[in-house]
This record gives sequence, C-alpha cells and structure tokens, in this order.
Amino acid sequence: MQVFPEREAFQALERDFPDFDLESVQTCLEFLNTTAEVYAAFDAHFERYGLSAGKFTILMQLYTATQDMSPSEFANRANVTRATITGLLDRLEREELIERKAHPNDRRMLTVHLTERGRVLIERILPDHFCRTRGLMASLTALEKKTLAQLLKKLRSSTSALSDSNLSQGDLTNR
Amino acid sequence: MQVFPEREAFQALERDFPDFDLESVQTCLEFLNTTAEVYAAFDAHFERYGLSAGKFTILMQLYTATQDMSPSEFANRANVTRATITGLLDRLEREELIERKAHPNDRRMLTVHLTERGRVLIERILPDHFCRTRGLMASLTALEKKTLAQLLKKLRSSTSALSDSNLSQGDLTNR
DNA sequence: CTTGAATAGTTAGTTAACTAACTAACTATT
DNA sequence: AATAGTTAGTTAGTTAACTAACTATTCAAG
Repeated sequence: MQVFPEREAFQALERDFPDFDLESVQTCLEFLNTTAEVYAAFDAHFERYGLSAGKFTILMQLYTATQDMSPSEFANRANVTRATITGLLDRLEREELIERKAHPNDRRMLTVHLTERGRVLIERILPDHFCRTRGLMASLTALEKKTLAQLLKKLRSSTSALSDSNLSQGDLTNR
Repeated sequence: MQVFPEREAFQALERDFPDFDLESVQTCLEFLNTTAEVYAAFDAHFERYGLSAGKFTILMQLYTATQDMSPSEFANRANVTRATITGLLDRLEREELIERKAHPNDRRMLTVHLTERGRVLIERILPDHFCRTRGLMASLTALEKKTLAQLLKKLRSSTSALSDSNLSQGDLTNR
C-alpha cells in the first residue's frame, strides 16, 4: 500500500494543521514507499523458488542453526507470534521442506529439521540470493551503506514516538 | 518478520558463498528490521483509532481529494489490486466511515465518499498523526532527512536487481 | 450495428500476519 | 502430593494482501 499525495494536498494540510512538517512527511513517505518496493522485489525473488519471505527466513535459520530449533525459538527470533510460525511450518511441512520431531526432554516442545529436499533447495537459492542482495545495495558506496544504516538506526530509536500511548511533554515541545 | 543472525552464521556464509557481501547483507537487514519496527509502530498508532494503515490511507485520500474517487483510482494510486480495495471499502462501509455511490456517467464505476462520521474521525486523527510523524523524524536533522531520502531513492532504483528474472551481465560483473 | 476487446467491480480461494482461547505438559508452592 | 501458574503448540476467526475468474458495461473496428 503506497501513496503519492499531490502538491496541493500538502499545501492545504500545512495551512490547517500546525504540527504538519513537510520535510518529515516527505521523508516518511519516501521511506514507506521504498519499503513497499523492496518488499515487492523480495517477494518476486522468493516466489521464483516457490517461497515467501517468511518461509525463506525459516529455512535460512534452520540452515545456519547450530542447535535444534523449536517453533517458539523461531517466533522469538523473528518477533512474530507462535501461531504465525505454526502456519508457516504447516506449509513447509506439506511441501516436505522441513519436518517436526518430538523434543527429547520436553514433551510440550517440538524440534524442526530441514529435510534433504529443504537443504537442497536452500543451497540452490543462496548463491542467487546473495548475488541479488549485493545487487540491491550496489548503487550505494561503502560509506553510503554505513550512513544509511546509521540513519535507519536513528529512525528505529524514534518509533516509540509513533506507538507510545501518550506523547511525552518533551516530544510536544519539540516544535 | 524480523531476523537477527548470529556472528558465526555470517562467518560460515562468507566462507561458503563467494557472492556473500557482509556490508550489503548487514545494511539490508538493518533496513528490513527498521521497516518492521516502523510498520508495527504505525499499526499501533492507527489501531488506537480503530484503523489500519490501509483504511487510514483511503480516508486520507478521500479527505484531501479534489475530485470524486473511484475504487480503481485508489488501486492505481496505492499500487494495490482492485480486489484489495473492495475489501477495505467493505470494512469501511460496514463501519459507516465511507459510502459507495453510483457513478453519474459510467454505470461500471462507483464513487466513494466520506460520511460525516468518517470526516469527523479523520479530522480527529490528523493533529495527532502529524505530531507523531514529526516525532518519528525528530531524531534526524534537516540534513539527515535529506540524506536519508536520497539514499532511499538510490536503494529504490536498484530493486530491479532483486526482482528481475535474470541478472544482467552488468550486474554480474559488478563484483 | 454488431461483435470483440477492454475496463470496473466483485467473488472465491490462498498466504501470512494478528488475537484469543484451548489442550497438554512442565514447574513451583504450599 | 495437589493445585495453581506458566510455557508450548494448535485452532478458530479476522484483516489485508495476492491471483484468477466472473459479470456488467463501455468502447472501438469492421
């Protein structure tokens, strides 16, 4: 869901809402529209291998894991609910890319394992995947990548200004 | 869906895959994880008003529109399918925030309008919304916002490297 | 002027996220 | 040792995205 507002709309909003800050809004929209394009591009990339971003992430975690992984561990690492992981594992298991096994010690838990099919698939994807990731970043110099990462980190530190239930006085006076 | 790989995993991948570029991967992950946090923060913000990002976008477009808007027009502007818009409009209409009317000239088309309830809601949200948007960007200076927008634009110009069905030779030689 | 193509909106079915509620199993406290 | 609380996984129902297929309408070309 992207959006490209018209100039006129901005002018009217600037007039009617004292907190409207053109630079902030434009940068924010640039960010959101970039994310939408990058996500779409990743989806197209993964789709070529019959995967989604979520399914790739699970396979990748399994591929690089040094210990047995449980559904809960996936949920914690990906910052997603256990119910979401149940759905992803269901589909991956149906495609015979992973399998669930009983946990040796704790009968509440499962451990998740790549099947041979799953291992072959992820190993087939990764060379292309890393090449494309490099390609996505190829228009940025090493310094620009570093700068981008820093600015994103700053942005990330301010997300509470969006989500907190009441704005602090500090933010309100920050006109 | 976020992910924070371990150091060791990176080292192994760097060893096994010649195209693995640590800086690219780290910057890309920083970008994806930032997007996930910003999206979550926006969701929390909109949820306080009983809205989602999609529903807010529709209401906002209606609020600032200078002409009558049709479902297709929403789909084009938001770069989303008409089916998605049908669903959003269904829910907004159920909540009596918008209404569909017949198009005066073309009987295939509809026009979408804010109800009084809808107008009141969006006008109640906007002061808080712009304040929070400003807050999200408050940790960046004017120059940093500009730099961020430029770097994002560069990133956006390279999404084809991810999504194109076959990598061009130019990209491949761009080691 | 008829017919074939294009456009607009909806419907049906899938995926991936969410919350809430549930069962089973483990743990800790009295 | 029984019970109360916590943890793990699943299920059901919602939202928002998608594609594919459908209906109704408009438009354009012979």
